[in-house]
Amino acid sequence: MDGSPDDTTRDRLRKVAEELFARQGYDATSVDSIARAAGVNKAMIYYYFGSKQQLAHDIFAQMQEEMAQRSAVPGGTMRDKIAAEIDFLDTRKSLLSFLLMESLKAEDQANILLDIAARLIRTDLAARGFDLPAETGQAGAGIATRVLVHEFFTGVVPIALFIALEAKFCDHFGIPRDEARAAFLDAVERSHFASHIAPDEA
Amino acid sequence: MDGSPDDTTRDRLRKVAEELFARQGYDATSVDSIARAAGVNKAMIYYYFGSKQQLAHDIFAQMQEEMAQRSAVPGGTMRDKIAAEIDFLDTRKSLLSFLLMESLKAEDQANILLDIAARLIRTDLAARGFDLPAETGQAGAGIATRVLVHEFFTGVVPIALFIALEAKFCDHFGIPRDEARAAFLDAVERSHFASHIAPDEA
DNA sequence: GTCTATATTGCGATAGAC
DNA sequence: GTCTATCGCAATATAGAC
Repeated sequence: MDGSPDDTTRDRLRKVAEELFARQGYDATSVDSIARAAGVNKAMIYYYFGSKQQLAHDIFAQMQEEMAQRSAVPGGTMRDKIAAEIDFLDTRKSLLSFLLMESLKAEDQANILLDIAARLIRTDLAARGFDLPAETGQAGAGIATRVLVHEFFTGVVPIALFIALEAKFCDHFGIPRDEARAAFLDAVERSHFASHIAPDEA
Repeated sequence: MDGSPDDTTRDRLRKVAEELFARQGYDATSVDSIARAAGVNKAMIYYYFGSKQQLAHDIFAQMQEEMAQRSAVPGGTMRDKIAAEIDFLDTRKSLLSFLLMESLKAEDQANILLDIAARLIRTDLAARGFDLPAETGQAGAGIATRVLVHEFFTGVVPIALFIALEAKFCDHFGIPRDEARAAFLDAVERSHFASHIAPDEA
């Protein structure tokens, strides 16, 4: 019910599941391995969550709730805001990787990634004087579509993938973490933020 | 040996495997289902590829080869170029989705996505008078790192994810395809291209 | 080259003792 | 609330006939 990261078996299971799902993907992670990593028997997963699917749903639901409760951080420069956002998302890295992987499957119906992103964007835009219409369907065409596409693909997507791929990226190209992060902030500042669509634009 | 899309059993297996992997992910796709979709017995997969893993490797190797042979399209505006790139990648959508999913797994060692992206970026930069140093390690710090990070996270990543998520994005928000695509081209033009780091910049 | 049949293992899930 | 034991099934992979 509450979101406290207790050391109860239930919370430990959720936590290690999140990590293993992020590392290996949902399907490659066995219920047994999750239980073992949590130091309990796999029967506990069925006791607490009912099924492997439900465990995953539970993890996503927790993320959605967590995101919904995060309000836009007021004050500071654009760069400070985005740096703070990255720092926060970094603590939720496993969750994010898992979400991205699952959202890329063409099969799934409900797309939680788009759901969460839409909420984030709407909150952010509201702070900037915008009002993105409609809940899910009908972006209202014209301006709304352009803003939504812009915010999602040049804002949310680069940030999400930076979090998810930073380690691999730095390893692969032999770049120190802090340097990559500074370069990324520069890049987002120069590209995405510099091109924010103003409310008065057609 | 050659890349001709013949209707041999081998090619048909590769093709349907690519699609199923993209739709369900690697682990959720059974060897049996691939064979069935190709209209043959699953023993054929072992006959031609040796294992499921090898089949996946084969698919990735084909992609790498294909990408390596693509040269930068000369002429036209930035927008035309990127539109052409999107059109091409759209025909390789399954491959791309599969690649993204697998590259997000924190487990994997060799990251083919970064490999392919580095090659793409290097080709593109060369055409613009840049010279990105080193093959894999050591980006040379400073300017090279900044350019690499910029090109990858605000160029390659948005384009790749637009291809992979376009359908879901449009469905989810009730946006027509052509409208989303036009908006995306606008967004990339305004953000990424408008912020290209010039060779003379520190 | 293609199939059938089968070996073998590992998985998700449940029953029931404690 | 936690465990052991087990069921049933689906998965990868192989052997061998045609």
